[in-house]
Amino acid sequence: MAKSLGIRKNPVKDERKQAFKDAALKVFSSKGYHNATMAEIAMQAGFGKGTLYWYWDSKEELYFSLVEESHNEFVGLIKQAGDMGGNALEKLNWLGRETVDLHYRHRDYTKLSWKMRAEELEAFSPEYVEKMRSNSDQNKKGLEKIIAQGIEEGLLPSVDPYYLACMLLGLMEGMEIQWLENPEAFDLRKAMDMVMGLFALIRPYLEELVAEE
Amino acid sequence: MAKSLGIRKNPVKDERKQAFKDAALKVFSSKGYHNATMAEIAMQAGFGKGTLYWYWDSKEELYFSLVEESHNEFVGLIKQAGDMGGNALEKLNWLGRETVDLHYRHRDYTKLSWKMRAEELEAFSPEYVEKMRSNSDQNKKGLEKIIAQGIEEGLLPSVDPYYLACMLLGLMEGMEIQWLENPEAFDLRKAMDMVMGLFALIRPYLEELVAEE
DNA sequence: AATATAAGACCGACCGGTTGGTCTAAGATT
DNA sequence: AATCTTAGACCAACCGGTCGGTCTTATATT
Repeated sequence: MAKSLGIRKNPVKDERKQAFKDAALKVFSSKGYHNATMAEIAMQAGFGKGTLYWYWDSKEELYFSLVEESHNEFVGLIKQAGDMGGNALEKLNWLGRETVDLHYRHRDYTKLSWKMRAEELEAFSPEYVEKMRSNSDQNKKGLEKIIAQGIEEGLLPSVDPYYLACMLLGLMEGMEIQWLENPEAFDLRKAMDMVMGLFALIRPYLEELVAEE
Repeated sequence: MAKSLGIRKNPVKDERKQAFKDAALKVFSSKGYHNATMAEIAMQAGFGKGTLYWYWDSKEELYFSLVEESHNEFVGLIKQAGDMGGNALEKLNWLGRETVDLHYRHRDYTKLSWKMRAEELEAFSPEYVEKMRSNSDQNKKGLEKIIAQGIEEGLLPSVDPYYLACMLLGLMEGMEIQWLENPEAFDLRKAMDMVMGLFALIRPYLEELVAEE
């Protein structure tokens, strides 16, 4: 029986993992899941394919670790917005700006996430699919809550909060698409400013409207 | 010397082509381009793989014939909206309703089209990519024109028409995504009605606003 | 009407290339 | 020496596309 001489920790494990993640993000976000190859990711990171598999068990696992990371950031934003003080409109404003900032900071993540949405989920393991679904639900729930607050406060017209949440999310996502496809012509930040500007313009009237019903 | 016979009458070509298209739409829209196999499409149509290649030269060609068909319908709608009489808001209203109708009629096409948008275009032949790009531009131009008209008529706030077009298109597309992902919970028609309802609500104030500036 | 002919339609075994994942052995570290 | 890390040759599965060959049927000929 071999005696263990104590567990040797890989001193560069975290560092390597990050290197592979960076490489994978670059490749996945530019080529999508199916067109990306493990060999290319490994090469991009400056290592051999075997090494990549020493750190990750499968292409799928690597992919979803990135997707999850990306999603967690947005979940965090919605959570923060929900928890912060102020009325619903202040929350939404803050959330809008922070979201845009996030996308600008991590454009590759946004691209990856968006490609993932279009992938046929049936092609992936059920556990990952379930995670994605639950994440999406969580986001909608968080946004819905803020909207419900806004309606209660009389700042938003009293329509179905779930639908309004979907519509806002849809607007955001739709604009993201425009921005990803044509970043020179369509500036996401400017677009968000326009949306907020338009809303601010009609807000006083809206309050009046809500009040009189 | 053999004498050539005339062209065979009553060829089954068109019929078969359509059968393969139907099968391909089903498979592509549910699995996306990369996960779909030609063998499965052929089987779905009730023929062998060799026969499928008798009618289509490549997977790509088959795929884009569907994508193009789908896009053409929407291009047609925008064109019609632009050409019809009435003010910009009437046009937009009509376009919104017709677009939703279109999606309900051809859900598979919508799904296919949306998956296509996320595909890495570099993986396809340049000629197809160019077509897609030009199509998308055409749509935006058409919408932009209607919006410009609306601004001129004093029915819309005078913001950059291109941006407003992108935002409207984005809103539409974003809602489509919500609907595709969760058709039971999110009814696209209802959502569109809500959007229009909200807009109608603020319209009188908007006109007032536009006038006073 | 009966027959001959060739174009059209069909098929699935096969080929070539690709790629996710494995295995082994060399090198590094302790 | 024991263990950890790395590399890339290798394998098996998969898939787009091809090809030789067969069956079907409209048309021409008798």
